[in-house]
Amino acid sequence: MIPKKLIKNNRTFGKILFIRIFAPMRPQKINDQDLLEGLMSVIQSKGYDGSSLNELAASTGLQKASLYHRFPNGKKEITTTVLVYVEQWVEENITKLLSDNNIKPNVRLEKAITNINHLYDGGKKICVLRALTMDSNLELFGGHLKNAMINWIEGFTNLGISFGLSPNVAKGKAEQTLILVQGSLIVSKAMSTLNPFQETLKTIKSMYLSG
Amino acid sequence: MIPKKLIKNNRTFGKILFIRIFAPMRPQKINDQDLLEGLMSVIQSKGYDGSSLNELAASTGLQKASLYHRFPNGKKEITTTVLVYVEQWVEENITKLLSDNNIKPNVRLEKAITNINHLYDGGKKICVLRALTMDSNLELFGGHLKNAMINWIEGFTNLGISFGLSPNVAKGKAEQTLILVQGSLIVSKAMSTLNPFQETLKTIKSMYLSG
DNA sequence: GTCTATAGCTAGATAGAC
DNA sequence: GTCTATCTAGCTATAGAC
Repeated sequence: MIPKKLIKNNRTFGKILFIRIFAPMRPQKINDQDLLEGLMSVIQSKGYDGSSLNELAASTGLQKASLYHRFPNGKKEITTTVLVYVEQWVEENITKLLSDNNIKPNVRLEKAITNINHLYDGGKKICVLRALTMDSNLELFGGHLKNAMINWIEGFTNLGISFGLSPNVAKGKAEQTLILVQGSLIVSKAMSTLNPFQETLKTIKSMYLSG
Repeated sequence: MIPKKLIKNNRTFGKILFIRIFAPMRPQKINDQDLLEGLMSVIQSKGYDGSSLNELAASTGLQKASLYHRFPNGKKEITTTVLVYVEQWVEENITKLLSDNNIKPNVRLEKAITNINHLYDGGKKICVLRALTMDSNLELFGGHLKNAMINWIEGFTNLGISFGLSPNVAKGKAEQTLILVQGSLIVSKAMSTLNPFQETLKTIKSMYLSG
């Protein structure tokens, strides 16, 4: 006859097995996507040094320790993950879109501008890339920043080529779009008006449509 | 007869009086100008949140407590003082210079470009203004940032008018110069090449000389 | 997977000697 | 005016219960 103790143990074992393999110990309070967007909004407005784990946790509804469960390497991993997310966003919404020769160039441009406007919330949100360009942060995240910018430039270069520009001219123009967007976000922030950013989006359009 | 004690007291009093009024207790280790430039370089490369009082002190050769003697309100006062210094720099080297109708417009432009290049060390140094545009910093320093930018724009607007532009067109162009400089500094940093900044300085020149 | 509690440290800031 | 020593609060990160 099986002793009670063992039965209990077996039950417990079974339960643990079930939980570990088929379901989490406790339900996730927040999914990966929402988690990431909460974290990003904090880093975007406070920067890496300015964001504390308390704030990051608060923005997601989790406790600090829970954040460490999902990002074992802490703040650096959180930031890196956010940056990879941005990298993919650029790849998807700028690079691929602007390189898609199945769509008319002017339609691509229009869509990209809309995406950019959406990403920065009309100019209210500062660029994550920008929020991390302090010297000390560059050592940690420089690679990701560079990648995102390279992809941005690649996308707009392809757009320019589709508009009939030479590769060199197209690349120059592409770099201009990046400079203009980054610069206008700063000026918009500091002058507390969305105008510079909004005007810049129009400028970028006209750079391709009237050139 | 005067008791010894009183004489001694008088001597001490005299000494203190002399020291307090005619000379500092100890000689200053570093003058205001050098002090400020050391502090600025730290804030410029690390930002407000990223700069610690230990680093700030180290950059000046003083101890933390000595910094508090010279800036009783600590980090905020240090940063504000740096910002006022930058405000004055812009006022002097951009606004006044570009508004001086005794100098030929193209000479003013040339000099201003040289000054800007010098301020940012050819693109190596990030703009102090930029280093402080995080949301949380804006509450503290927003006014100074705005002033500096307004003065920048005023200077370039006057330059444009001297080149024969209408006030409105001149102002638009002036805003563009600010956006371009700020943006190109970011891109230069992130891409680890001074090229975008240097090219932008040339672009600004041509905006006035060939337009 | 989430939580409370806490370790270990560094931040900004102050007290008081010289 | 500068210094050493120290305070408290907040930080990043970890331990262990549920």
